[in-house]
Amino acid sequence: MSSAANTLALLGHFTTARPEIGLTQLCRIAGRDKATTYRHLQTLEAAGFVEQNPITKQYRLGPALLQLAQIRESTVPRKSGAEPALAALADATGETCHVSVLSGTTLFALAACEAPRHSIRAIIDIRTFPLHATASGLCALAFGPTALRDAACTDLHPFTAQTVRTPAELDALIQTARDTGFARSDGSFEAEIHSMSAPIFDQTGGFAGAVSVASVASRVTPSLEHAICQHLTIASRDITHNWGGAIPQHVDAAWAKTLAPALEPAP
Amino acid sequence: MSSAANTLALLGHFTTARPEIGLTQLCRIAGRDKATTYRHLQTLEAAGFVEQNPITKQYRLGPALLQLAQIRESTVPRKSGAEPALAALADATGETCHVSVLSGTTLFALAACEAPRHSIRAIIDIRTFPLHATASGLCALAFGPTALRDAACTDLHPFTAQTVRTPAELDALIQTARDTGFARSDGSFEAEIHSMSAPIFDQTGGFAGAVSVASVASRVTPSLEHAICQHLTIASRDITHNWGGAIPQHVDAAWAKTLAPALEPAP
DNA sequence: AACAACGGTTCATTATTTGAACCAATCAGG
DNA sequence: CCTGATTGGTTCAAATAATGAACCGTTGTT
Repeated sequence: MSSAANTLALLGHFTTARPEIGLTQLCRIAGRDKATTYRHLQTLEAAGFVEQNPITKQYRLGPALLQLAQIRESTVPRKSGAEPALAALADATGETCHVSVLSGTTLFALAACEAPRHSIRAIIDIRTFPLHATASGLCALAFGPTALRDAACTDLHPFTAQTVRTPAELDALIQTARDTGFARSDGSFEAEIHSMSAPIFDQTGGFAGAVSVASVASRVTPSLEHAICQHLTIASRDITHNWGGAIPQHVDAAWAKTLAPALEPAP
Repeated sequence: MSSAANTLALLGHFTTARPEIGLTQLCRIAGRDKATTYRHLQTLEAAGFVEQNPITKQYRLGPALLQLAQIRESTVPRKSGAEPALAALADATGETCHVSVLSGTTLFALAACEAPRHSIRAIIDIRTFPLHATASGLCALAFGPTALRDAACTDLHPFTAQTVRTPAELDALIQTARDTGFARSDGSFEAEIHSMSAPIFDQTGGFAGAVSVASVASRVTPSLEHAICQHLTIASRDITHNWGGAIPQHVDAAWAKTLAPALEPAP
């Protein structure tokens, strides 16, 4: 792994849950040498990517990130184009929702929205979504570039007992997502978390990201799942529109097929 | 310069004015080898710090920055604590305003706000403020850690004919800023841009950043400058309060002394 | 068809990164 | 007041990873 990549990887250890990290602590988390980590932090600090809390000497993310994020957002205003739809989705479903974007072979969290309706709800505090273990990831595999499948298979990390173990199992999930227009994960990334996801497309006509609803598994019923899927299509259409894309016909057809039968429940 | 630092430095070439850059173009801008730049971009892309426009193959800032910026802002909510005051300042003065934060020995742009009152106005599209040539920078030198002065003197880059050339000249400007409570630059960074700046303090009691007003030089009169200074104190007090700090007595006294005489204009 | 400009790749040379061991400062407990 | 444990920070020989001139293949222009 290149030195620069290791340096950048340090930034990934800062989260809202753990926003300030000391040198020794970061070494343990990152599993790297202290001298190396120190130099990397110096480099990041010089660039404004981290700074030291002057009191505790702990490191935290720096102000340069705000600058760059602003430029990114003015270049590709995806976040602002997703937030209203996400809020509406959270409101309609009463569950925690989030949007992710695909960049290369990695799916990045872009925005999240928690509905305060339930006192127990899912929280989303991760930066990237594993392709094989999350609904968003399966969405990317089902509707994104086919090269993603091989990338995903290089590391089928078993997060829980439910996580798929073999490429063949993964292919089955991908096929189901393609057929229904939605991806689903039930405890495959985090136990007790059920998640449904729909793809988002951008101006190139390709898969751009996914919008997802994460629920506490015990609360999910078939009718709730059906309602979530309906709201997911609304959110996906909205965000896709804002990103300058269009829903491909085959996805539209899959959604119609998946959602239609419920209109005529069996006697 | 370390490899990682060079890699990070590439990010600095993306601005709102030039948000997408091709490989060859970036090599020219950065003055570096093509193979090296390419590898650096690969590293950045793998980390989500840049991505390629799938159509033009040009590179642009990536989605990971949004993530990290969000964590930074939730850790140290300075931007959101500065924006309302900045908007009020822009509205009151009718000029372009901005806030910068000190991290290490570098002053980073945090937020900017343009007042649409004038069709010709200053724009702020830089990421870091040179300490010796901008009002914000002089503010940092006058009210920040004394170590900054030596850091500033290592590169007294002559941006314009008005830029200070010697440490002695710089010391004089710093002293004036300390005495008046405001820093001023008149064409020392960009010709025809006049700028006034006031310091902001945080919970450690130290200098944390600066709030500034940039105007087209030809429009500035003594009375406008006086009004700007008054509004600057309001903004500085407001932001300092939001950041958990307090205005040191000597700064308060300097402001009072600078602004008082105008209440009793000479006959 | 010739040409230029671009993104991307190769490989021997070279300089940078690396990490075990080492300081100095701080803090808690006896 | 000492002692030991923990922290942030530093050194230097050994080893690894970065470098860039020259090289493809593609695209779009003349």
